[in-house]
Amino acid sequence: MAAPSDVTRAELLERALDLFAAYGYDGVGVQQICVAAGVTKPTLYHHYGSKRGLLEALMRTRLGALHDALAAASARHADLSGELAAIAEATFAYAAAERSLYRLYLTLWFAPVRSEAFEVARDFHERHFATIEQVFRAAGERDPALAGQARALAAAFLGLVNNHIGLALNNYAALSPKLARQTAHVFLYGVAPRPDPAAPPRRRRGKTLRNGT
Amino acid sequence: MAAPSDVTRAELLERALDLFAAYGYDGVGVQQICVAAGVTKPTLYHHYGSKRGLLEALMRTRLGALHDALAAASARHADLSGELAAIAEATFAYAAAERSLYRLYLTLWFAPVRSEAFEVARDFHERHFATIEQVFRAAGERDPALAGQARALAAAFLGLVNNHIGLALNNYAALSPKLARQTAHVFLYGVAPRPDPAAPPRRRRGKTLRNGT
DNA sequence: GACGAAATATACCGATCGGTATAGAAAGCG
DNA sequence: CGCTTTCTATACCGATCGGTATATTTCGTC
Repeated sequence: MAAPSDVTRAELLERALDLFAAYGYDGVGVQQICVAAGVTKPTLYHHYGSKRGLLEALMRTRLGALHDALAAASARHADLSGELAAIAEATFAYAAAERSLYRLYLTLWFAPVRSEAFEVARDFHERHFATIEQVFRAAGERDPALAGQARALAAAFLGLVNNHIGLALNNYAALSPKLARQTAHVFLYGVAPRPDPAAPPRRRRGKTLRNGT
Repeated sequence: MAAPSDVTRAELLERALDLFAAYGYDGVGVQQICVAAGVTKPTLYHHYGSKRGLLEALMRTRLGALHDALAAASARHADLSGELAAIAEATFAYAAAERSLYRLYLTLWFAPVRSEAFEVARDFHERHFATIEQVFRAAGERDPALAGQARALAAAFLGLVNNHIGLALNNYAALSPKLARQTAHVFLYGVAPRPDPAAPPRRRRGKTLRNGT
């Protein structure tokens, strides 16, 4: 059951998350968080020890779901296309469900290397990246053409996915399973208009689309 | 000629840039910048008015070269592939020449929306984005299959380019004209090993990402 | 050399920073 | 009840925050 202190703890996390996501870790003071949560500073320090500890607890308790979803999505498909689509979809779903947290997570991805917040997030980012990299390492074993580039491929794919999420968080787009599939497709086959190899053949034989050769 | 005060101004900008890039705008105090530059606070405030003014001056005086290079790169090509390659190459060259500034610029791209530093950088980002978007709008007029997606395409391409730069700034890769061409190619045709429709037919031997020409 | 403007320093402002010593209130338990 | 443990508040710490009033130096120009 939820003891009152549990409510306090959760409230502190929630308010800290919203403030961090909006103003940045360095842009928010502990006092500000306490006021938003309706408690005083010793309470915060009793539960989380420090401002840094608060951020750590935030990520530890809520990013597990993302990593689990990614691990599940990357374990079920034999073909790279479906695997990437599933990963993109799982990431999109998580980001849509945890908008503030993912916004914070994204800002920290590119945060200054020596900043405290970046240091805290580094482990989570590395675990995230390693999961995706593993997908491409496995793909490299199946397809020699992709071998040896797992890091670069993972970075590019993750960049593409996070880019879409960044746009969606600013309401330039909506995250949907369809967009996830498109994202994976664009990554594999590009944005140039070409016949989709996964679609039913459209009687296009030997003719290229739009180059005047 | 360089008056002593010009040296002071330049030194302040340079030291502020290094500190901002490493620790983040909010993570650096004006006092810290002054010590690094060997001056005292009234000097900084005499020349730049405020901490924010310092950041604005930094971007105003040094991002013009990037925007000029992008405008030049996007005005010379008729085909999208060459245009994108030129843009990527110009961006890579700028980032390589201005590592600290581009690092700062990148962190601010994804910075929390309500942070002061993000507000300062917003105009520059929007101008940058508009330049790229214009390229895809023009491409959409030439190729109906690309019409109406200029925003999304620009965002994806910019994400891909910046992703490579981010990796390079952390020494995971080196920025080269060849990588720029690869980046444009990946964006258009994806990473999947498939024959390149724009290239003369040839026997593929597993080299996928390397196609630069 | 006189003089006014530009540039720099000394010393200080109130506010806020992250963090804490101490003690009272609440809750579980015999 | 009494005792212990957990939780929370009052009040405070030194340090640093961004910024400034004032005085002094430097410098180009006449």
